[in-house]
Amino acid sequence: MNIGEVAERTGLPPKTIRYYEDIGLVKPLRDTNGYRAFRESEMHKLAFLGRARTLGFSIEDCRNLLALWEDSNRASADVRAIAKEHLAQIEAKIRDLQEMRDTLSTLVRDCAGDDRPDCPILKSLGTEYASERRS
Amino acid sequence: MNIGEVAERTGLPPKTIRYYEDIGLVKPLRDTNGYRAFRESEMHKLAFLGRARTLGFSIEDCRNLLALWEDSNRASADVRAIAKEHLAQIEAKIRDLQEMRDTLSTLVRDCAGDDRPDCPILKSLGTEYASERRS
DNA sequence: TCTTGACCCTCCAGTGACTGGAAGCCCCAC
DNA sequence: GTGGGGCTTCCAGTCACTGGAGGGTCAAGA
Repeated sequence: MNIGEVAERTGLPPKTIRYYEDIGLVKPLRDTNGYRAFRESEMHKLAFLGRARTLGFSIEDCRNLLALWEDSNRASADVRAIAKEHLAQIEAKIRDLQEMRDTLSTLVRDCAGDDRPDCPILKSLGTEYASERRS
Repeated sequence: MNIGEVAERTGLPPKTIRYYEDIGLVKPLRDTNGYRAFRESEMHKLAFLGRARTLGFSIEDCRNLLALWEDSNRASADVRAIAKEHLAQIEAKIRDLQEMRDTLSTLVRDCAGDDRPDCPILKSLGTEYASERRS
């Protein structure tokens, strides 16, 4: 299987697949012409990686998850620990973004958005918050 | 005002302040010894930038917001447009993350997390979703 | 006066996970 | 044999910093 077909079947761009080889996530064979020759198993690994990345796992997490996937003696606790940690990070990120959203949506709501210069958004950005300069 | 004091008063690391000068966001004067000499106005700009970055605005957005802040003839509509666009991106990101969180938390919940290899997380990552390979 | 330590300077490289582009083979159909 | 698409490698760029090396400057204390 050439890289193009793998790309189509996994949904990953060829560039990304080459990159994953570069960093040692997959090790395709080579045809005599130098083209990468993917076996089914490599393709499945790439599909696995694509799905793990979709769930936001880092490349290093992916590397570890892939190793566990290939290890029939794994403990599901190890997998779960990685996922749980990642989940916690996602939840933290969501909270950060929600805070930004809440602040921003208030500011946007209160801004007239006309041709006058008066603007609560700039006013807020230009003003020290009460929470600053403490501690 | 030396960079250290500005760092303390704005909460931005010195490295970041130097970087902001590099990319033209601030233009501090220089003492004869080569040290950066910040005026109050520069410090306020940096504080503004710090708050805009806290709200997740990109550096380019910050550059534009700063220009509007300094422009007494601005139209608040221009500020609002930037903020609204950014808000939309944040909301999209939140939705993405919530989807990840929902999938992940289900998988984590269903995983025994013991010393056996059986694991719904890996199973899910290793399996084509029904939504894949369509269209 | 000398030393120490905190501060400041510049420049370069690295981060994560790709992505774009240049330059150049390879293969197949016409 | 020619054209076009696919494949190769390698280099540079993205974003917003961050770390570190190597070295100058300043003020307080011995």
